[in-house]
Amino acid sequence: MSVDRTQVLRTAAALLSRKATATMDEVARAAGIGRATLHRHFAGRDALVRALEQMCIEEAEAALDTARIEEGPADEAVRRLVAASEPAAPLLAFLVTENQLFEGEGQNEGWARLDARLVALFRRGQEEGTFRIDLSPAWLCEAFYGLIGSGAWAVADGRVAANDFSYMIAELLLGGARRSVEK
Amino acid sequence: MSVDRTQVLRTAAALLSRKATATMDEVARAAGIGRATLHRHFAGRDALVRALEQMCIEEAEAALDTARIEEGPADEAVRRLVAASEPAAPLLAFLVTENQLFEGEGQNEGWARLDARLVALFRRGQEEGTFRIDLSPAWLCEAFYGLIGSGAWAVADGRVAANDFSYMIAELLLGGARRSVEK
DNA sequence: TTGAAATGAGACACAGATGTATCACCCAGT
DNA sequence: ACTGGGTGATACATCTGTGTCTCATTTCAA
Repeated sequence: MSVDRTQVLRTAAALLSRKATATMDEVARAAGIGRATLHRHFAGRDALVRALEQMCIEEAEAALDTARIEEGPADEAVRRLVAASEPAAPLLAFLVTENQLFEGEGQNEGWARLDARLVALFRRGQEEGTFRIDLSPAWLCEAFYGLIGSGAWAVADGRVAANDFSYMIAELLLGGARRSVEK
Repeated sequence: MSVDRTQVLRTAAALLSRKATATMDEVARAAGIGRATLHRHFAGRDALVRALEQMCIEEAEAALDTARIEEGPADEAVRRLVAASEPAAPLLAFLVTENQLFEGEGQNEGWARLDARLVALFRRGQEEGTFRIDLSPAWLCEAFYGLIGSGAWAVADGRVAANDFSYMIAELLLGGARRSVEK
């Protein structure tokens, strides 16, 4: 039976997001295949991480597309985006912390594209008057990644119910913890 | 000249928060000492991480104390806490992602104390009517850690000015991105 | 100046992960 | 039944990081 590459990557992401130092053998076992087979599909650990990176970028861009972040009020767009990003959350949680490994050398230009689209979304919200202007788009972008990661981690650890993932992240990112008369 | 243990730990935290897989040799070089000397002070990588953990817990508890989180309105307490946590931020950023390595085995009970105090703060805010009740204290606690980590990482990478660290985190955590009539 | 303590550099063996090759097996298509 | 591609298991060499040791040098105090 031929190996399902996507399934292997997905399993690897789930494992590595919890244990970043997992061995190639552990990854293989988790995916239900042999280490040799894993090696036939991904030349090495580096290639595996690169493949995960590529998959993550594709899923994140797909989330940006399906959320149609250019349409409607910015806060609604963010809400849609968080919901659409949920499937890619474990992947993001892993790569956001792992990316620093590739210091210096060529970062995948996909991250720059993602950042640009996210920053543009927050900037649009500011220009529309929906978002406050004293928090820079770059920081809101970072906070978005961070909260997605925290949410994925909290859900994986059972500290937050999976059903609440989208709501908790979007509400905190948009409205914050303070009680507001707008609510 | 005798090695400044605290300084070594601080340098190690800064390096490891950016590159979690850094070698003992890299840690030593970053601290400006030899690998052998590093080994004389910390029996091994594990002991180093444990020491970082201990130092982080102590600094975080000190931050909780100096911020006097039991006093005054909860939102003001959070603001003080974020400001007081800034020195420990790189440390926290590293350990929050590293902690998952210690799955199963004895977690340092200090984390439970920290979590309990943080959760109590958010719960108090909810009971006072300062914080919204639809976001669980556990999630707010997670988000606090996540945003501290994101902030530390963004500052280390130059994407956010160090001066803005405290303000950006506290404002986002408390007020969110959405423009509010309360501001 | 002298001497003890600490450090840096290097050597060494060891453990673990990695990358590669080989072989037997299973299963699908012929 | 046959055959070939893909797989799992295993073995092996290699590499990297680790932990320990030694020794020359430096530093600080007496």
